[in-house]
Amino acid sequence: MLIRISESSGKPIYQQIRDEIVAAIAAGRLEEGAVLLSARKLGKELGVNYHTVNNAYNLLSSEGFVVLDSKKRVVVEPHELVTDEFKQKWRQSETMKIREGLAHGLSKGELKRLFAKFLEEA
Amino acid sequence: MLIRISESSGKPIYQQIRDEIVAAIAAGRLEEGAVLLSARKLGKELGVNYHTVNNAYNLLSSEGFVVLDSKKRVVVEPHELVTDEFKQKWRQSETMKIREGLAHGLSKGELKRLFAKFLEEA
Amino acid sequence: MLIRISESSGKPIYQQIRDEIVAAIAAGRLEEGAVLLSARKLGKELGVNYHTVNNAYNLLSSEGFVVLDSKKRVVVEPHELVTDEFKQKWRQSETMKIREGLAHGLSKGELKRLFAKFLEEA
Amino acid sequence: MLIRISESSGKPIYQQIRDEIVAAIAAGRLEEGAVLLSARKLGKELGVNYHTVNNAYNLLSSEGFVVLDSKKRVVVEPHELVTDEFKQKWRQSETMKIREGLAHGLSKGELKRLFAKFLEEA
DNA sequence: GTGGTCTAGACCACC
DNA sequence: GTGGTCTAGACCACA
Repeated sequence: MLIRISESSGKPIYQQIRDEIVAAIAAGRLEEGAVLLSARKLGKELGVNYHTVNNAYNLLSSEGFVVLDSKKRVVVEPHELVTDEFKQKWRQSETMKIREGLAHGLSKGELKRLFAKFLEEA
Repeated sequence: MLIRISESSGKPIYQQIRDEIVAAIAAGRLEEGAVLLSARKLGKELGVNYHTVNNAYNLLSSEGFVVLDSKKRVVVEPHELVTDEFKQKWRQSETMKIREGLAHGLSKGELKRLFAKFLEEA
Repeated sequence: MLIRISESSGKPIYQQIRDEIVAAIAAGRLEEGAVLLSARKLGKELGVNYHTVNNAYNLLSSEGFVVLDSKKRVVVEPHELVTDEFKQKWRQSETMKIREGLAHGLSKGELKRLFAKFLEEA
Repeated sequence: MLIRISESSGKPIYQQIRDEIVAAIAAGRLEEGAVLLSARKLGKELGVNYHTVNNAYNLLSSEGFVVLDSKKRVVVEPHELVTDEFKQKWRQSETMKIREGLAHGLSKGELKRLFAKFLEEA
């Protein structure tokens, strides 16, 4: 599953797990319909409490990245659906990041260039 | 200063203050060398504890948006300096946001288009 | 028998089976005295463990929708009998649902109208 | 606050708390803008762990009955907003309840009458 | 074996 | 003092 937890990153563990799984979906390492490890198993693998993994799974579910099926398995969602809620949140955080760049003296052109670079690397 | 605090936004108050000031700098409403209200005054204006305002000011200072001068005044930093630390943070959060978009099925083209749109509006 | 199981509905499977059978009785597709498939057969048809089907059958029996006859067959109950227990449960859940509607700002008239609409469609 | 917890009801405690608060809002005992006790205080009052109360509060928040403001207080939501999601859930559970009544031999007229009665009492 | 729920104790960020 | 997060141990419903 290729998830790594960093003790010192400051990010809550459940966030890190969530982020890694989102990254895996984005990169195509987890395809639609893929079934994640059970919370208990992943917890054992990562050395964290299974409640923590569950937290991450529930978050992913509420964000629409996965669904929890009747057997409580966690399945990667067919992701053609982009909710308005997501777009709005995305907009807010992008806007804030752009403002930070501008406030630091970066020009709009530079910001665009940086974004394009990140996009290629993602 | 035109700072508005929202009780229900979920964001911590000190974050909101910090964000509004960054936005003001980005938009040019606060120019280099401008002096911010003292924490006590701004706190009174906004109806929040002055420790909270101080928190925001310290955050802004640590991010390089302002400097605390010898008289404890808070001065907007000449902002041609973009720290590597800032770039790195920016990169991290952008990368994560991009991954979220991809994981939701947005194409790179769409992401670029959305970013350009937000850039114009900021 | 026309029972469909949804993996992702969140409802336990035995509940889904129970609900579908209740719906069939309500719609007249299962008449008094009709004999249901054995738990094993229905389980095989639906691709679920027969214990799960048994669970549903026992629930239906305890609710008075079916009886388990001497040959262990499951027979649809002559349904003129409405137990007080059922009425009480019905009352409780209806009351809660009504309260939720009121708490969300729906008027009693609207609630009545909605109920009538659902009644026609059921 | 008039919340009573029953050990033997079978309902999870956090559900009971949630239900009681919804009932209080529906009955007008909790008006828009009212502030609930902190999770810790209510927990102490009811003799349950504060996490359990928090569960109830988060549930109420996700259902749109209350908002958690920036100071983490729990405030009763202005409830003119009825989400489609709520209506859909309401529809599903009503439909099922109606079917149960029909399967027990109750006529549509009787169901309507019962509903009206419950509505008056709520 | 799995997740849901509850309890409980700990540390931390925020106010 | 407050909730957020994490850990942990327990019981139960479900499959």
